[in-house]
Amino acid sequence: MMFQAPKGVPEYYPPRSAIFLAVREAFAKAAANAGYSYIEVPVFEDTALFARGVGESTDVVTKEMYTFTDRGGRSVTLRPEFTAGVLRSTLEHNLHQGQLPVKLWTTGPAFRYEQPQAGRYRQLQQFNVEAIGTEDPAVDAETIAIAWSGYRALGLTKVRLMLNSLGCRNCRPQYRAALQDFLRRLDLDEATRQRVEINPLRVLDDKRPEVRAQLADAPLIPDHLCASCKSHHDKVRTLLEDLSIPWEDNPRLVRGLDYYTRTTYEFDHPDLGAQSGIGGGGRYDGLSEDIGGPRLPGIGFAVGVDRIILAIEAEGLAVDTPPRVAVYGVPIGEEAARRMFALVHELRAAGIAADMAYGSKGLKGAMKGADRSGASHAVILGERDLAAGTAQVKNLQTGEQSAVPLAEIVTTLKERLTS
RNA sequence: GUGGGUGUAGCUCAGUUGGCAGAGCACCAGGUUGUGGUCCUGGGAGUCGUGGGUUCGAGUCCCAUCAUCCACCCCA
Repeated sequence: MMFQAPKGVPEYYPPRSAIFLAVREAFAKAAANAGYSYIEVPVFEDTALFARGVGESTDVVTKEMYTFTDRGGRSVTLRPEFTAGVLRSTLEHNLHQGQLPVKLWTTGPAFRYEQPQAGRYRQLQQFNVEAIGTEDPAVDAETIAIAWSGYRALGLTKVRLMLNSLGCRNCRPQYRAALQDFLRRLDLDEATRQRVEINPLRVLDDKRPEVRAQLADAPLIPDHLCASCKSHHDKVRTLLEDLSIPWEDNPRLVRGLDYYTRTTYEFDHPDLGAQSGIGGGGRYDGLSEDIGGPRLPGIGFAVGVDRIILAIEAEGLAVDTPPRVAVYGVPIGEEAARRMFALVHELRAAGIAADMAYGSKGLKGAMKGADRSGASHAVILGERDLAAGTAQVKNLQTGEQSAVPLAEIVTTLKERLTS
C-alpha cells in the first residue's frame, strides 16, 4: 500500500458513515429547535488566538497544537477546539451588537497532536454550541439540555452528566491560593509540582491513585464560591431538576481549558475505556476580554462525534440506514442501457431515488445489484420490451412483475412507492 | 513524550520442533444464452508490514525500522 491516512485520523466510510451523519443530525436538530443558528468558522486561525483564548498553561496549547508558518510568514494553527474561533468571529462581525444572547452551533474537525489511543484522535470531530452575551443561568441549563436531547435522540441510555462551578474572578483567586497552599505540602512529581504553580485546579483531575489518595482532604471549589457564584450554581441545578435531567455534583471536575468560569460540566460514558468523556462545556465569562474584546459572558459545549459513535456501538444501538435507492434499473444490452440511463434520470427528477446497473453486466449480475441497492422495485428493460415500448416493473419483495409502457413508468412507480 | 500488545488475501483469522502459504466471509463467473436473495460448482487474488541477519532452507529464530492497537499524561 502506497499511501495511508495520517496517524490518528479516523475515517468513516459506508456503511458506518451513516452513523456519523446521524450523530450530527441529532445534535443539529436539538440546537436548531432551541433557536441556535449555524455558523461556519475557519479550520485554522492566528496561533495567538488559541494561545490566549485556550490558555498558555494548558496542555492543548503547550504541546498539542498543529502550528505552522504559512507562505506569508504568519503563524497559523489548526483549531484545537471551537470556542475561541466562534467568539472571535462573533466579535469581528459584531453579532453581539444585536439582541443577546447570540446562539450559534457549528460542527467539523478539530486537531490535537497527541498519541492516539481508543477514542482519542489527532483529528477529532466535534459538534459545538455557544450562547454568547448573557449570564442568565437558564442558558447554562439550556446548553446542557441540548446536549442531553442529542444523546437521548440517538438512543444512548448510559450517559452521565457531571456538574461543577469553578467560581469567578472574585472568588477563584482565594480558592486557588487555598488549594495551592494545600498542594504544596504534598509529595508530588516534578511535572505535577509545576502544575500546582501554573494551574493548580487541574491537579484535582489527576487520575493516578498515588496522587488521588493525597487529594482526599483537598479544599473544594463549591465551599469557596462567592455569593453570586453560589446563587448562579444553585439556579442551574434547580433548572436541571425542573427538566428532570439527572446529574452528579463533582467538585473535582475542572476541565483542561483555562477560560472556564462558573458552570462546568462533562458527559461521560462507562463503556468507552480510558477516554470516556463524550462531551463537555462550561461558562467562559472572561474569554472575550482575554482575546481583546469587550466584557461579554458566554457558555457553550462541544461533544465528541467520534466518541459518541463508539458509545452507540458499545450500547449496541442500531442506526437505521435507509435503502440507498427506491428503484434500480436493469438494462439488457447497449440500446436498453442508453434508454435506461434517461429513464433513471427522469425518476430522479421526479424525486424518486434511483440507480442502475453499469458496465454491461449480465442480467444476473444486474439483478444482484438491484438486490443489494435496497431498492424495493426493479425496472427491467431488454430487446423485447424496447420493441413493445414497455419495461418490466418488478416488486423485489413479492417477486411480482408486470409490463408497463415506458411513458408511464415514472407515474406508475410513484404510485407503487407511496402505497 | 513514555510503556506494553499486534502486523499473513478486500475483511476476520489459522499456520505444529524452521520444510510446497491456508480457511471462513466477501468479490467475480457458471449452474438458468431475459430475472435477485437460498443452494451447488469453479475462479481471481498475498514482495506473510519493511530492511537486514542466522540457516541448505525463514510466515516461523535474531536485530532494526515503520504502522497499528491499548494504556499513562491530558482531553471530545
